[in-house]
Amino acid sequence: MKKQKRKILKNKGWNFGSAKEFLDLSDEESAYIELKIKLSAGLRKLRKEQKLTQVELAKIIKSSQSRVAKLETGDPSVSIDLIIRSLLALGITNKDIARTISY
Amino acid sequence: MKKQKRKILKNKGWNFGSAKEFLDLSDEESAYIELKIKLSAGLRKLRKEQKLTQVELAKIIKSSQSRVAKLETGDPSVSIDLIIRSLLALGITNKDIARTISY
DNA sequence: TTAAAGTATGTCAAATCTGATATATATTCA
DNA sequence: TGAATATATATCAGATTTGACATACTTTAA
Repeated sequence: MKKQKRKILKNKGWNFGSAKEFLDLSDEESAYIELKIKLSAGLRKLRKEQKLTQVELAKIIKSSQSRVAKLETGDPSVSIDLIIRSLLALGITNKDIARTISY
Repeated sequence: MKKQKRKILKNKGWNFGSAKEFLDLSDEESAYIELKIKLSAGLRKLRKEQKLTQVELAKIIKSSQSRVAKLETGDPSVSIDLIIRSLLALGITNKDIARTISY
């Protein structure tokens, strides 16, 4: 159920407002999704700042281009753990991660 | 290998300083472990503030006492995802999570 | 003390996440 | 245009994480 909701969310494009306005997510669910989206967006931003392609980032984190794409789009199949590991692999600090979460 | 290191770390008790001083962890590994420990400690703190036992928290997050214990000790078998979900289940905000990470 | 309540640790089957592959779609630029 | 490069999506076997259980250890309070 949750998984399906997230999928729908993603398919809608996310252009207008928060998850919660949109579907009947609990506070907890929407906070989790928004956190994930912030980290995902942070990863993409960082990768581009470092002028890397998804293929290059994949090599750095010992994964595949397709997984990087999923990391950056906040796909339901990726964990916050892996997003955070990827951010750290690009040299970000824990404080930077905190900033990413706070906006 | 990484797993084993974390296990050793945990067994040593963590009483003096950071992970990195201790064993030959990469910056990335030590940042990840320290992040996890901060979140774990935050969870324990929050649970105690709310005067809950591990059994009660387990019920709230639909898990078991033993897993809560592992969450709070930063056991290698728990993901940051689950720690974060638990924090959110106790009503913390994303900004609070950021603060937890930053100290 | 000791019993009760609380917490920690080990194990395991089931659930979830992962890298890899294939392939589709989008972007860039000559 | 169109072909090269970049990114997205689907699928799946193998790896990791999960809740649950059993049991051990620790703390509390009488």
